[in-house]
Amino acid sequence: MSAPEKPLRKITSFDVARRAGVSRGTVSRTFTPNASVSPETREKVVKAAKELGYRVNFLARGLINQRSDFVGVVAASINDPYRAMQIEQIAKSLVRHNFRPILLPDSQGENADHAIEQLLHYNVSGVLVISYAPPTALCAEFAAAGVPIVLINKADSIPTVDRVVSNTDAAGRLAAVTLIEGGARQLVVIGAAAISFTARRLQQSFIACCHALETEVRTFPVKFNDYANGFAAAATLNGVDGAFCVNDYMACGLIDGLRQRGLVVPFDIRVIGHDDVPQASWASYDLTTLKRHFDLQAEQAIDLLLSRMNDLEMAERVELTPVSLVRRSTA
Amino acid sequence: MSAPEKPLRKITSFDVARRAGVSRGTVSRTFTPNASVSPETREKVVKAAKELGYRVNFLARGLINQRSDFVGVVAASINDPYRAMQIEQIAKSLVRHNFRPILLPDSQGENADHAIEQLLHYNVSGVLVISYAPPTALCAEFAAAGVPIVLINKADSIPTVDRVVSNTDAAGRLAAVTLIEGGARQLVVIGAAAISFTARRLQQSFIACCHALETEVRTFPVKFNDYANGFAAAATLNGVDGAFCVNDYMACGLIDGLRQRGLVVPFDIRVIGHDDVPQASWASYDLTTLKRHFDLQAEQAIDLLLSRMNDLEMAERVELTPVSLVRRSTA
DNA sequence: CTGTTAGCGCGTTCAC
DNA sequence: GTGAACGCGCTAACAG
Repeated sequence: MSAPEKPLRKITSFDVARRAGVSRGTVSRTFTPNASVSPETREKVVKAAKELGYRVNFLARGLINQRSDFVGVVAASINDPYRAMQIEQIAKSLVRHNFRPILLPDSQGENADHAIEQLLHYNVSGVLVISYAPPTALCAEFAAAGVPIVLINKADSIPTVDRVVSNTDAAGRLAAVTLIEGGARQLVVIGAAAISFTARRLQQSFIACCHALETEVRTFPVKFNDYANGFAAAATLNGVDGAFCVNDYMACGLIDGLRQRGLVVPFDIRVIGHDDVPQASWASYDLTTLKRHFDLQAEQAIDLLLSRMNDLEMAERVELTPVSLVRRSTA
Repeated sequence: MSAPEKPLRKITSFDVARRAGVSRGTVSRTFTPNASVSPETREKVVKAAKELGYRVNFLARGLINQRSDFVGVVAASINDPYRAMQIEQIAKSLVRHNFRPILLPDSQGENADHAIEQLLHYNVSGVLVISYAPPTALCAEFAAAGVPIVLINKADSIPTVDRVVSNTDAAGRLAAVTLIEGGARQLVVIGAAAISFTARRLQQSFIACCHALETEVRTFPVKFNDYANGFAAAATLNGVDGAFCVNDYMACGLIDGLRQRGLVVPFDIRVIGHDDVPQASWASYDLTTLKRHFDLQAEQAIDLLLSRMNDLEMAERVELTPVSLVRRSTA
């Protein structure tokens, strides 16, 4: 009634400038990293801003800079414990670096492509792909737009697309050595090599190491690397005394399946997993496993992102994330 | 060398307009929901846009509309299976509604407040808070900015802040009835009522129902609702034949702990959980539990968001998410 | 239904 | 170090 002006008008840098008795440019510089403002004026501006409740509009900033501080995070089946761990670490690292993770939870396939493409509408600073291998055409599109993509634990090499991969060579070797040292002589590796890059690589290095140590080994292919397939595998597994599961989730299933058959882990058969998810340390499993350092991997991914932002033409890089053995009671 | 003009200039609506032989306004209308363009011109514009590889800049759009299509999602300990399920469903629902979830993974406390406040810099459409109760001052700030907040499974009622909560009354009652029908006479409810709203409410309704059915019941307070505390609880639990754990994670720990003591579930003691996380269906546990419908809850949350966007002054609403009993072998 | 005009809020040249 | 101008890419309101 009394006020003709709108009560909820947005506070802009102009308002702050007026109140602080300076120009808009000065206000802008005060809130821009790499500024150059005299301490006194800066203080005046900050004070005025606080009194008015001013906040920089990052949308406008992104418009100017041709780059926002968003980073796309593409991930499917967050449900899986290790996937959840990955995402949490990645999100935390991004926020720590003052990026904002925009989460794209996608079922595989066409939808994912579409969702990823959407990111170009927001001038994102980059994309982290966890659970899906985008087609090269799409990668090229991002490269053309100057938006770096980092693939996490993915297979194929794509020009100007950096990757960070878990050290599967070391993991496979450690698994084999640990089982053999524990007394196993007839080994098996269980995993869906067909659908998972990590599984495939783990299997390869595990087998290679077994051969080098002159130990018998065979593969047990499954459809998915999950609890159910591990459980089912136990039913038809014979003549082995040491099993390497390419993830803990599946190892838990295997152990439960073996128990149902009356077999005792690790006496009848030793089991080793991969990931070190929380369940691995549960009393019911107490699973010996290869720990993946997701916190470290997240930092590596962001480092790659940052360095490529500085040099778009850089040759593609592959960063290796270390794994470490966690000795528990199953091997 | 040959081209003086920059090769990578961004395609703008102006370029599309020129190529299609129309004005910028027309191009804009073509890509704006609730447009009004003649089919023919629309086709021309779309064609030109496709040829040029044009994409609307959503940052600029957000600048105009005073509102972006981002929605903040605040969540701690994504690690927990049920938290992960929640987040996945929420993110999927948001994307389905054409929002972009920006994920704030935060440790409790001051940091969280700061992180949430950051959202105001992006003109977000709303905020979904899963794992943290923001102070009223902060809520007021968002209300003043016209940004709706929806709290998920949180306690305190705050003016103009909507909430969606799991139907804990039904869950507690179902738990009690199921245990008693199964033959239990000495009940216990295990949970960290002090730190979790859901746990507190479940405990209350469980006890109330026991009283109504004239069955003995007591509480077993723990520090956190996790596996370790469930496991530890088993060691000092005596004289009970039915236990309700406020989440499955803890129920798994309890079962493992009981087994270690040589007790047999469900004969010596019946156990019922809450959430229905994937582990609950594992053979090793086969846990009877109350299923939370996260998919539904996510939709409810977004509905609240949308309706409040239409009417900021609306009285606060509380939406109830149903739970359902999943009968397995532990009760 | 279409073209035109006027901002949205800010960063970054320039002169001074 | 500071202020004035211009432009980032787009949508909304109006005139035709």
